[in-house]
Amino acid sequence: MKERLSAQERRRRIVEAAVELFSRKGFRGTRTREIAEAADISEAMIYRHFATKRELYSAIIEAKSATEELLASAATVAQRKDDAGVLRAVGLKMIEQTEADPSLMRLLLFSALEGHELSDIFFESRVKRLHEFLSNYIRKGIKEKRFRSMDPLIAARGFIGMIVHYLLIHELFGVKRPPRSSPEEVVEQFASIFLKGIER
Amino acid sequence: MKERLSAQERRRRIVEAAVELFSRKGFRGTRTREIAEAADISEAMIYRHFATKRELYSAIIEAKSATEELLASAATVAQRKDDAGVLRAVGLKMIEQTEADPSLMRLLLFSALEGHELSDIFFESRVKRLHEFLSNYIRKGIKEKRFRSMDPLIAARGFIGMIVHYLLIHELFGVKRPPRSSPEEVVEQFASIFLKGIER
DNA sequence: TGCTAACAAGTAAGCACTTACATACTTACT
DNA sequence: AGTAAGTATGTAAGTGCTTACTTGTTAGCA
Repeated sequence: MKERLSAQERRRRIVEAAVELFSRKGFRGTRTREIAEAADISEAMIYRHFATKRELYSAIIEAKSATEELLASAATVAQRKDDAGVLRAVGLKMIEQTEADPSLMRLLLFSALEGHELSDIFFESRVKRLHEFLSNYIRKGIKEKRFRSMDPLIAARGFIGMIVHYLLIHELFGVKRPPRSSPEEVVEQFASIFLKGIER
Repeated sequence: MKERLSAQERRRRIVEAAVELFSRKGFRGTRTREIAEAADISEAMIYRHFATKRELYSAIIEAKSATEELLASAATVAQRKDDAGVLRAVGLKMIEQTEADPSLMRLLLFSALEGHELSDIFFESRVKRLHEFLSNYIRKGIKEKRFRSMDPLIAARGFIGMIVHYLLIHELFGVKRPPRSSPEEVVEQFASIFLKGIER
């Protein structure tokens, strides 16, 4: 018999293995057998901890929806009133996090495409709140006459879109980036274009 | 017995039914049975025209990779040397096409996520060539001193990213757009920010 | 009359989930 | 402190349904 773990720790390991597989192959593309093998247990153990494969998937989405790292760090930088700094920080953080662990982006896309019931919650916690944060920042800038008059939400989505698209191209479609275009330089260019574009 | 069609016409109908299903549910999520039902034939008929489900999928990707409408219309507008006009035209065309038929975008994403072998070809024909077109346009503008010095490919991807992200949000994640933000107005705002951002 | 489009009815493999049972750890009683 | 009972963790081996693909046969058209 295999090593005996606490229910909590075993559950954690199942989730860990499942995240990797679901993010790589999607819900439908992942076999419960594979999850069991990756977690080095029998399939029955999965079903002791989760009633169905779908419930395991939902637990993962809920867990991934709960973290707040990006927004927290963005809020810190925002206090400095350095527009270029805010854009650079948000952009870089998004890229750093996604490159360090692409599973979140893939899970988000898979869950939306596969029409999972919690896809909306996932989107709201990960994307919508980021839009709102940047939108509020831009709205303030408009009021304070640093930026010209425009729809702040659309503008915010525009900037986030530049970054997201960069991530899609490189992380999903596997485009290699030439040596001269590091994330820092790309974000710098996006921030520069965008900021010059919204300033008075 | 069912109506008798030419092999060509029957094949076309199978592909038509399969496109709808693959784009909605992905390769793994689509059953050959469903395709047969949607095309109103027996499963065996699919296998008379395509050796495997995968071959049918590949045929669809190849077909969808072959059309050139967007690039052709973009090239026409580009001759006018109206920068804002070019950006608006490219952006609007992307949105119009995707809203009229979201299957292409979904197929592109699904094929990349599911790791289909032809995903690269698909990406190059639909996305990379658009990047290159806009990149060349911007490069010329830089040479002609209308735009400031920058990496034209990164800039091009930035603008495309704004539009792609708009489409992702609305077509994939189902965000409703408020009545005042029509595609025209959104594209106008993106083009305005971007153009002001890259001009000298 | 021969060729090809068409189908009904398989078939073998795959899959999510279950069952019956074994083994380790915890607890409580003497 | 020793140990038996009870409980939680674990597995091996299914079970029945689904699914990609096949086979044997029929029927429309040149």
